[in-house]
Amino acid sequence: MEELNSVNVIDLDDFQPDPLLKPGAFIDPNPTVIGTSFTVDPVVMASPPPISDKKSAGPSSNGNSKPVKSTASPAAAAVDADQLPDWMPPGWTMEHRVRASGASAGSRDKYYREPGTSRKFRSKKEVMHYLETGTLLKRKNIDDAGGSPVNESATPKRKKSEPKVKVSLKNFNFDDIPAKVKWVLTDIYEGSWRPLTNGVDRVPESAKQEWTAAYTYLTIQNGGKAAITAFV
Amino acid sequence: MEELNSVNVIDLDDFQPDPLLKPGAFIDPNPTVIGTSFTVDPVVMASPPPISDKKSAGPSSNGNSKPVKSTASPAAAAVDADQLPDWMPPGWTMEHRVRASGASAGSRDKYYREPGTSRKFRSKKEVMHYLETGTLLKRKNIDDAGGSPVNESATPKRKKSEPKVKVSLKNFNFDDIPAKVKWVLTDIYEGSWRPLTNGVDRVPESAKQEWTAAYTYLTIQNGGKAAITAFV
DNA sequence: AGACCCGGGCA
DNA sequence: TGCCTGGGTCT
Repeated sequence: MEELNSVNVIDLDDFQPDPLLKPGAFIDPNPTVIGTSFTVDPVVMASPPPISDKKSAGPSSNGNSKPVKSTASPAAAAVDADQLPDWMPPGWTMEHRVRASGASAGSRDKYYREPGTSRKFRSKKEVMHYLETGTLLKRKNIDDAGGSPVNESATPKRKKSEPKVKVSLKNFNFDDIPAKVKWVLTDIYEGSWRPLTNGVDRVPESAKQEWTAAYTYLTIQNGGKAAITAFV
Repeated sequence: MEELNSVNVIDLDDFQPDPLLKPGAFIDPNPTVIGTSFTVDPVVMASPPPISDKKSAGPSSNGNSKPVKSTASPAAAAVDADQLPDWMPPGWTMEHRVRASGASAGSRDKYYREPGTSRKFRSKKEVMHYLETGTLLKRKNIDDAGGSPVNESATPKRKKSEPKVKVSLKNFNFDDIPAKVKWVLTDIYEGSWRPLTNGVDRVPESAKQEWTAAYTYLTIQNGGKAAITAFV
């Protein structure tokens, strides 16, 4: 018999907590802004309810009300939160950038930014890979072994189409986390989400990162933000 | 002396101001500059000073003053014409760009733009090479090695289009141009210079590009703007 | 044609 | 290191 528990299926070899997070890059020493919290039960995710187009995230005006970044930037423009693609994790931001020169001037590029770290990605694929593995998808192949003069035409230009979603959250132990995790929007500007357990108001950084990875992973598995709605 | 009114004679409808400039590009409506016309005698270029690969005219421009424009930082700021480096040809524009993301956010980059085509260059070296040869300095030779005549219909690869307008001075007939050419600043946005012959108020686009190339080339030969001053 | 994605180049 | 545009490919 097979355990159809999808949770157990997920197992990842080497989940790196966050090789990219430099020491000192603490989250946000600003305990003031908190809003839009909700509770997430990791177990429940087996059957999420249907998706509903409803926006929460209504920041209660707590004095520090920053309406919108009205910086009418000619070249770059942040996309409104309600227009983000569904696959984007909450808190992430997307911005359009208009090319200012060259033959392709006028065309727009999308850039995705991770909250908190300001890490920038150039494609959905990069974001996905980062969320799933925690590693950046970089570094070109520089294996220049023997000087074989004949270069085969098998140039790995681009794979035909391989929309496989590789998951490597194997390291995450889904049985060893609190039953309920509260995700709190900590950063009003970036919209960073932090997990909080019921009783513990502070979560170790290492665990937090893993939970975050798992959370975003689950979010993706369920088709983006829909997962969040399901857990509310 | 002719009046600035002669500028109006130019058939701007036929003249594509800038096919590359798409809507959305920042434009600085400054209705001041039209004019600034001067006469150039092409014969003068018979004896241009020797070219200097290295920085030719740099003796007096060591002032590396950086007047930091404390604007709202719209990510790109055009540099005033009187602050351009000496080696830049007239009509070209330089702009500062502020990096908006990453660890190096805040640092500035210089970009040089050719009038008319809006081609952008990222270094003085690129500009020089383009002005001298008419070709872009980019692009390695990635010619496909094997000339295997495979069936193209099977794999409908997209043909590489070549929308670029490459003007080479090698084809420029220096004997077949009018004795005098008047260069008029037509585009207040980009600062484009257009050539006008004595009697003809309109110049074919093809010829215009060649002349422009020759003009800028000569300008470079003379070490930048100094040439202009000589011709005025 | 436009979106997506990535290599490469320059600072 | 990060930004930027060229250009291929897919939609």
